[in-house]
Amino acid sequence: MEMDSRKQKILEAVVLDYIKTAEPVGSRTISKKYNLGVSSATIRNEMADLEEMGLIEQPHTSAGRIPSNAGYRYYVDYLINKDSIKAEAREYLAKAIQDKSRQVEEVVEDTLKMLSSATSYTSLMLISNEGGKKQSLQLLQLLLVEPGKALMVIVTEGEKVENRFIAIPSTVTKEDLDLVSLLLNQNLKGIPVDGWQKDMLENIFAELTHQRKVVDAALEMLSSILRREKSSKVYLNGTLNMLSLPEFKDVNRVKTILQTLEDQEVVNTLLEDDKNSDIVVKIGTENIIPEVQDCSVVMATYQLGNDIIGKIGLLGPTRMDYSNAIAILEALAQSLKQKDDS
Amino acid sequence: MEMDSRKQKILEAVVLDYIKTAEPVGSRTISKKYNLGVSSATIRNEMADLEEMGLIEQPHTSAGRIPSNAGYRYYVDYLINKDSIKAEAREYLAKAIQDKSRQVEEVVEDTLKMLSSATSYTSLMLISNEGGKKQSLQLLQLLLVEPGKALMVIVTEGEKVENRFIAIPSTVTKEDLDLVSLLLNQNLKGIPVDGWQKDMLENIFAELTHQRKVVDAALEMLSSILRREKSSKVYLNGTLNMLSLPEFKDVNRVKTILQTLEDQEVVNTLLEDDKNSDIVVKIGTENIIPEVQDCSVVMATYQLGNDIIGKIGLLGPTRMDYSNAIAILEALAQSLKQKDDS
DNA sequence: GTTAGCACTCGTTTAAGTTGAGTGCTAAAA
DNA sequence: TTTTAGCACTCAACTTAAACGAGTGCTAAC
Repeated sequence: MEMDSRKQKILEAVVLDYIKTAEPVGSRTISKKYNLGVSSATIRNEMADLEEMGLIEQPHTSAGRIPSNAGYRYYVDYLINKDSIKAEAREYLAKAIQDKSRQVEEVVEDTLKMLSSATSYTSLMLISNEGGKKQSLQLLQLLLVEPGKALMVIVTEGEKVENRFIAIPSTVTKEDLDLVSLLLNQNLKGIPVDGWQKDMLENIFAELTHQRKVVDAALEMLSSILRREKSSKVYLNGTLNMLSLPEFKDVNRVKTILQTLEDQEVVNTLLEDDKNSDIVVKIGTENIIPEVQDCSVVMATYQLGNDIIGKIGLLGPTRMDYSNAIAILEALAQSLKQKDDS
Repeated sequence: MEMDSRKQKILEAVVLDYIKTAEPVGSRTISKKYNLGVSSATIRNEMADLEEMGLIEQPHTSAGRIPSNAGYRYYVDYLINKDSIKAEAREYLAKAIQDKSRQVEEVVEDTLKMLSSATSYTSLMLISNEGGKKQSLQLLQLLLVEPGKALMVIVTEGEKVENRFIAIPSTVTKEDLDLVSLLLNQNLKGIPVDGWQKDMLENIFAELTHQRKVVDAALEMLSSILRREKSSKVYLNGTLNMLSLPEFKDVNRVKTILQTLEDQEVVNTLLEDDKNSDIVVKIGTENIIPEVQDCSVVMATYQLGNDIIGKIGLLGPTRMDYSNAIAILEALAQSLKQKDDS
């Protein structure tokens, strides 16, 4: 069976109407709302064909049709009407992101908040730290907060900042800490944690025998932090939006999904992807995680600043507004890139 | 009408059974499960009395009784059986909290996670920064990350750490930054942000005319951070637990409550309290926030470390297990206090 | 004061009937 | 050959009615 232009129009009508109403779409509805110039009987015939092709399906005999996963896929691949988002929205996005001084976390939180409020879906963001140099040290400094207590500040190459308090002998002075900081920096800067050589560490200890305790504590934390940095971090926003959608009126279903999303590992897997294209759409069972196989995910790869690369995505029902979701994610990825250029 | 011991026992039975089953409790159920040595007819008579006293009520004529808010209140005030939590649980709590090196945020997150998983309610924590000195500066240090880019590290008296990147002229050296840090520290340490005098600032600017740009940027951020610190911060955990309870099977209700809890201000108000006692229980309409007036909140005042004081609480249905909630919060407050002593 | 007994209430469950949106098929019209 | 009107048929959703049963209040006997 071939796909002709009329079939395409009917499929599009089914998808669009179902996206809007969440109700199965009947032939009469289509003939009335979308004037294709043919009667409902004709549309019925075409719909029977579309069903045979696996693009739409009937929940039960006497109901209208809803798009199948394959139907959505066809729509996304061939029919989608890439409406660009309004200029003002784009500008708003861009502006909110530009503020240089803020830390990654804040930018992320704000971005996600915008995203989920603009789409009313759940927004996900993955900050991945896989590309080599991010796990290494850019700057380390020990600061004396009060006698016996120091603050260790660590900046990674990914420009993430971490802080730890450490207990130190109360005789240790600011100068001692500066010395330790200097030495740790000299020896470890730029070297990934798994590349630390035994002789480097021995070197440090040798030069700082009388600050051994401090160095010891610092090294241990440092390595645990850098090691942890290896795994990507996941951010979420707008999970409650789900509760407004009719497909999630069943509490248990929502609960399952939300619990699933609480697991960083899972979200990680969810946003992982083989393809290299800018925007990726995963529809229903195309998702690997079973719990969200009646959801769809639209995601974009983004670049923030010089080093940070990750995914940002939207999770919604399979009946999600793909056109809008894609447009807004495209604009967002662009804005994030511009932050890089600035 | 007087409250005698038999009425008390019956009230207790109603409360306990309703807490367990979430179903109205009938006279026959009580006579069978809680052997009071009287028949159901007698219990029926007593229940009629309890209803007249406003302690229990009937959802409808042919149903059993459920405790009224006043009934829970009576139970909590006079009948509660303060079972202490198991020693192992207490120990686990204590141990998880002891780790000195961690930052406040992590301790809080972990504590809340324990709390909500132990009770299956939603746990709330308020870190309040009202007591004077917390808004002031303990330590400030500017670190040179790379030419043209500095990291500002700020430790407040409340031992919270904040980081900001700031752009600086690329000619500024590490020594310049040290000098600026030193001066800012000297002049501003320990002084609340609203106590900053004009002449102090002028002083700083005068001494550092050629680093004016850096000082300017630093001061601005510093004051914005300290000002922000003023307001208390709220943490939440286990909100999804709510979805398992039969009283929250209605999605809209859950949504309303969860959205309400997303507002920090609101949670702040919720946990605010006049009384000074260790544990405070607010039942249903005793809460000020209308959206949670069919919930109860049990909360404790805690002290963490030397300076941080706040509230930690559990939010559940009015039918919540007060005995357990109170016990676990008491143990927790104690553990947090011990961390202080250690 | 306590209890057995019984009529009564009222939400819940079950069954049966009704409705209506939507289909597939057929036969006529274009 | 394609399109359309017409019609019988299907089936979830809604409506109504009946049966059920948990629980009560009251009365009269213990």
